[in-house]
Amino acid sequence: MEAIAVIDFETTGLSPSQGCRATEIAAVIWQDGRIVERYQSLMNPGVAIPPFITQLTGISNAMVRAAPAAEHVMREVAEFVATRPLLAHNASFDQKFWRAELARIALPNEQPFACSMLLARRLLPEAANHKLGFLTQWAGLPNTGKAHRAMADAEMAANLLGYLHQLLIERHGIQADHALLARLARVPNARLKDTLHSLRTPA
DNA sequence: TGCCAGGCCCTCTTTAGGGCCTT
Repeated sequence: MEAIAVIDFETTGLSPSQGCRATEIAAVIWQDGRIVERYQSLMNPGVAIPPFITQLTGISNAMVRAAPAAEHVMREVAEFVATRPLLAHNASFDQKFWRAELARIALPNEQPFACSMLLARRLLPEAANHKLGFLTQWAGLPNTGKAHRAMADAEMAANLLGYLHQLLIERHGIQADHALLARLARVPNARLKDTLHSLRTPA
């Protein structure tokens, strides 16, 4: 399977359309079932971080004031990710910020995304919820550090990707690449069983 | 003026509403 870049943003809020900016990003390269490379950096967003966000993430205005500018960090992480396809937990959120932050510096931002949350909802319907931290504990995956910091969350999402990838192999006989993971995440639940059966890799 | 995300999914649905997830 080709390498996948798993990313996680910490931000000043929920949406770039509301003026929110990224404050931290982590990207890990997942290949052959394990993390093989890591990138992480705080960034100076140029806007204030609301107190609620500092309480949630531990990232303060003082911390990002001392960090490189968002533009610099986004250039670095784009170079790190290169042409690899991306995955995030609730990718609609990270994709918005990925596109908005790269658009600000006129870099290509249309990389394909897959979403571990949508995949988990389909493949792990028995889980009580599909929050990243809960699924990590529920599946017995490693504790990667403080939740709501970019590297810990990116590593959790990569570990969950590995768990789901292995589950597809063992339970459904499917060797999935990024494109197939992205496709499966969008199959209506009513058609999921038939789709999984049709994708079974011949023995 | 008042308000302010948005994509996905389920259902008491489709001429809609509300919960889940991310910060």
